[in-house]
Amino acid sequence: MIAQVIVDVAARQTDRVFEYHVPDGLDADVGSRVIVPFGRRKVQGFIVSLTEQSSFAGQLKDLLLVVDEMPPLTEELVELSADLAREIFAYRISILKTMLPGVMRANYRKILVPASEQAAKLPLFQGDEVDLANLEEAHLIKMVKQLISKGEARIEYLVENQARKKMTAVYFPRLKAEEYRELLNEVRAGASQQKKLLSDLAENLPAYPKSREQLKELGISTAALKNALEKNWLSLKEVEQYRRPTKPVAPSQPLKLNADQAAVLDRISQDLQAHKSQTFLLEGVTGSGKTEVYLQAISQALALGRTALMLVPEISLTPQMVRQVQSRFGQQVAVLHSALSEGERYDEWRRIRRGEAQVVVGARSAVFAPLHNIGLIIIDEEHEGSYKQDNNPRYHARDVAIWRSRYHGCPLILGSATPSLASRARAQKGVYQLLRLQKRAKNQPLPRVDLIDLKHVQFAGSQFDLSCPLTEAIQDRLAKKEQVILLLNRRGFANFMLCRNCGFVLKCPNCDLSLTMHKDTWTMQCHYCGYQEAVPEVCPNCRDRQIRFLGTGTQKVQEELSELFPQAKILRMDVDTTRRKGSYERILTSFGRGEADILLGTQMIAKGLDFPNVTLVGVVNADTGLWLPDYNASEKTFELLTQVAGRAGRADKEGQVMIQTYNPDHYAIRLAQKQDYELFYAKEMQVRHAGDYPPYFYTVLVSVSAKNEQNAAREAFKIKRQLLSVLKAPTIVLGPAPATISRLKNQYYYQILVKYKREKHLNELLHQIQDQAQEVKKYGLNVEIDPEPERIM
DNA sequence: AGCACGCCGACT
DNA sequence: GTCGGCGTGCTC
Repeated sequence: MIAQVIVDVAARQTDRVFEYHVPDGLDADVGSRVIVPFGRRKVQGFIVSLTEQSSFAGQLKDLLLVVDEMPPLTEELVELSADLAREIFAYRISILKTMLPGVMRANYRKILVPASEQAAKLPLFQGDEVDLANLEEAHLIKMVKQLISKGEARIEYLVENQARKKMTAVYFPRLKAEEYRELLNEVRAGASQQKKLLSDLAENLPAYPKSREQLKELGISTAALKNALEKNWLSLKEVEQYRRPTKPVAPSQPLKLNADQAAVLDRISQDLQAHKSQTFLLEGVTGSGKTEVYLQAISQALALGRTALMLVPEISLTPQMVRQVQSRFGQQVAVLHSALSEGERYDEWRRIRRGEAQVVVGARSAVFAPLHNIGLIIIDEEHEGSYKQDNNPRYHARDVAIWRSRYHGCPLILGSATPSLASRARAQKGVYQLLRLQKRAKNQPLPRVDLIDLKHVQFAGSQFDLSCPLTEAIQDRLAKKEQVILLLNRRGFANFMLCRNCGFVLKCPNCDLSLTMHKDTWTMQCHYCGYQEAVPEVCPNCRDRQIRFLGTGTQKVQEELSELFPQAKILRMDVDTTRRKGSYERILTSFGRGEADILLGTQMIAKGLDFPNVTLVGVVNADTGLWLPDYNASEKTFELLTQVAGRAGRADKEGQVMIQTYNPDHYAIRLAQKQDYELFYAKEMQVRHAGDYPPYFYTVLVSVSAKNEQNAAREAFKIKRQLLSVLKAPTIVLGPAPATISRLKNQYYYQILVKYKREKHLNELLHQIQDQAQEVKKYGLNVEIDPEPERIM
């Protein structure tokens, strides 16, 4: 038997199978994680197929070890990895590694071992093993080299498995319930602990085996247990114990659906029953009851003996959310997200792999959960940018979900109040099936949304951050002991030019996108086409001198708030205050308990939070994201404002939303005020059409980086020429232009954007460029290819 | 990637 | 003469 193995060496030349002979007695299968000899060393690898006939001319080496008792990868995942690698220009091994929990990544070590008894007596070998990676002293390095060349020592290559199982001691019963009952009569009267133990055994025998902790909770001491072991009432065994990230929760019953919800569920149910792979776009305003539809659809999948996968953005994977799913499906649920420890993640993952969990809730990478027989996939808040991984391998969870939906013949639900334009457009074309939930489930009215035009308003504090109307409204809520959420839109921290007098924003004449100020060169630059001009001193529109380069921070606003409301308690939530594990949750619970009056934060407070006492939501600066040099700036702004507006007045109290903006007439802001997604969609599609942007065009971003700016630029131009030699209209090749952060960690970035409708040879051409990238890497040039980038900055 | 081989200049 | 710098090529 011959195994075809993808080895753990991420490089162009090794991005293919290597064949190994499977020695007798080794239980190797497709998907197995194995250790193989590779050149002089040993590496980890994954078997992607088994054959009888080798295509390799040389002598095959033997597999050394099969690491896990059960292959970690299913055949489906092995197949998926091949397709995905091709699509997103990633090495297959990188994809296989991202499919698995982090602890399955191998740890490589090189140690020196003596080759003779003589050598073993050297002082060098007397302490711990000699790890060659930690060898620093020059004389020791020299000595080691001599030993090796004289044949007195050799290097041993180790591949270590980091996966650890947690073992725990549990007590098994050795007798029958009646026998324990009889024993209960025999023990002497004073032996209270023994009595407790025996009566528990007699009455709750099916609940056994029990752990030491469980028995201690019953008031049975270690001494009493020792005694029970000696008397052969119990036996002790070490068994594996799962590290569970969540506590059991009280079960919940399905809610009664309204007519809209029932119709949607019914439509999904049809394809679920029919084993049909169909993508649904479920468009439903905040509070329309999407979650209940998800839960009941999952129930149906389970009833058919199938499994379900539900993805949510990391940020909304709050304990409340997880609890909701768990209260419906209990122990069948496995949870996968970044707040888990490595051990917890490994154990949750193994529960899935072993078929012990049938429902998976998780963030982006959970899309690779090793479920069998998937009956339903759900992506909630499908418009969220976090579903696309922004470093290698740059996969989009939605694309992976579509692939898996085809593989399993199951429905995929994309749910959102503000679907991404790409998804909404596909629904328009009939690629996805559009389903709508237009009413709020409990028939609450949408909150009132007011726009505050910052061009014609008095500011309350010393800074130009908080207007009088907003501060008055805050004052009012503070007096009523109600709570306030303030959102500071940090997206778009890049400095753009804004006129305080007329609201004018300096834009690129070719691209209709805002220019970004570069302090180093004192120029305004376009990051799409490379256009640049000098930083203006007066507003090019109205000649006013009151021009500003925007960018504000939560700290600054917090200071201003405490200045205006010295008596108010303010909680700040941003990357700085949530860096530590669990702090996100801590801040939210504290606010939920009413320990603060105002919650001030960035994007992260806009999602999925539900605080009944919040009656005012203020947006400090709606515009910052609007003039970002990205074609989807309006879409992201609309999304954010609509989501945040949904945070006000979710219970019985009426809510109000105040949005401060310099651009009250901009369609993204106006339509967010009206909460009119459909109109926004129509308008934005026109804009995208006029600008040849997605979803009318597909995009690929090729970025080149180097320590030396000229080298990066030169290579970028070379790649552009190469692209132009093959690609023809209507394909558009823009750039190279310096990236928004043109220098990052001393690397200069240049990027080329390819916009295309249909290009048969593009994939092949990009693979060629990727191959060349490996060659030019030695000159310090890095080339990266990002299909359908989320951000082009 | 990482390891060896091989070629060249620099030194005890 | 040998040590160590980096370019080149290979890994089943």
